[in-house]
Amino acid sequence: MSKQKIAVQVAGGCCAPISEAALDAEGAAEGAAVFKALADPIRLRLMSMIASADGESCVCDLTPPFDVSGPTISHHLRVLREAGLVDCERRGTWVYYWPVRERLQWISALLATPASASA
Amino acid sequence: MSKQKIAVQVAGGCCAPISEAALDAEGAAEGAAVFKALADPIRLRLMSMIASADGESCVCDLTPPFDVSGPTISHHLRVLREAGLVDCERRGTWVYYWPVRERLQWISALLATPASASA
DNA sequence: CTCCTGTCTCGATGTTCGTCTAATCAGTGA
DNA sequence: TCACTGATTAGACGAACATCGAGACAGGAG
Repeated sequence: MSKQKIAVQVAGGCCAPISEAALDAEGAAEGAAVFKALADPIRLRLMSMIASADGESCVCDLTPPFDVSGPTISHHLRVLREAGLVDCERRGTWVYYWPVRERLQWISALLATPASASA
Repeated sequence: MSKQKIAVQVAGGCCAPISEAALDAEGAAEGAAVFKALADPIRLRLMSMIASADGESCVCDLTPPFDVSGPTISHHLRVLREAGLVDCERRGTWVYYWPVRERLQWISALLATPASASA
């Protein structure tokens, strides 16, 4: 699959860090969608495995560490893909995933805050 | 309320950025809990309103911009509070919220990635 | 061509989440 | 003390989500 176009267009963000200006409804919806994709322990671990790997990750390596079925991992990878956080490609028998670092950078920057201020 | 101790102990994080090392199950659970708190458009907007305000924010100012009832806003603020992202205090008639910037910095750092690498 | 392995899609089920209304708690002022 | 305003809690309902098993699809090997 992977070559089907699922969402994933906007890699970079759309808004200033939340500490600088309040998000409008539209920006909040896009940001919340990305956070929702990371709001599951399994998906967050998958994301970290893919992001920390040097290059690409094979689904066959991503599945074993978890106590859930293959289809469930496949489902979670799909959610990450639809959020634009990872992308994938089939090569021969196996499917490989890699991180979309611009997207990660964007949400990271969205949460960045000026060290401290008030409280 | 606010003075009831709800979760909110760990302000700083526990793990290295996901791009440097894969999260273990425990770290993923804590991270996912924080992302879950931000995974709703209303909560993300609330968080950004509180974080971008200079100092504190009154609930009476946070409620009007949304099309949901007061109790619903109160519920969302509670979720943010339990995730350690904000804290609050009652002063007289009103309740004020402020951001926990260390917590924001932690998740921001968790997602930080070395500019680019593979793909 | 046929079988086998790896991965994804589909449909069903139990749980979690967001929202509401009604009721309760905290603080102010007469 | 009593009434009033601001905010939270409690309980209920519908929608969305995580998970599974079964089946479908893609690619490689005999």
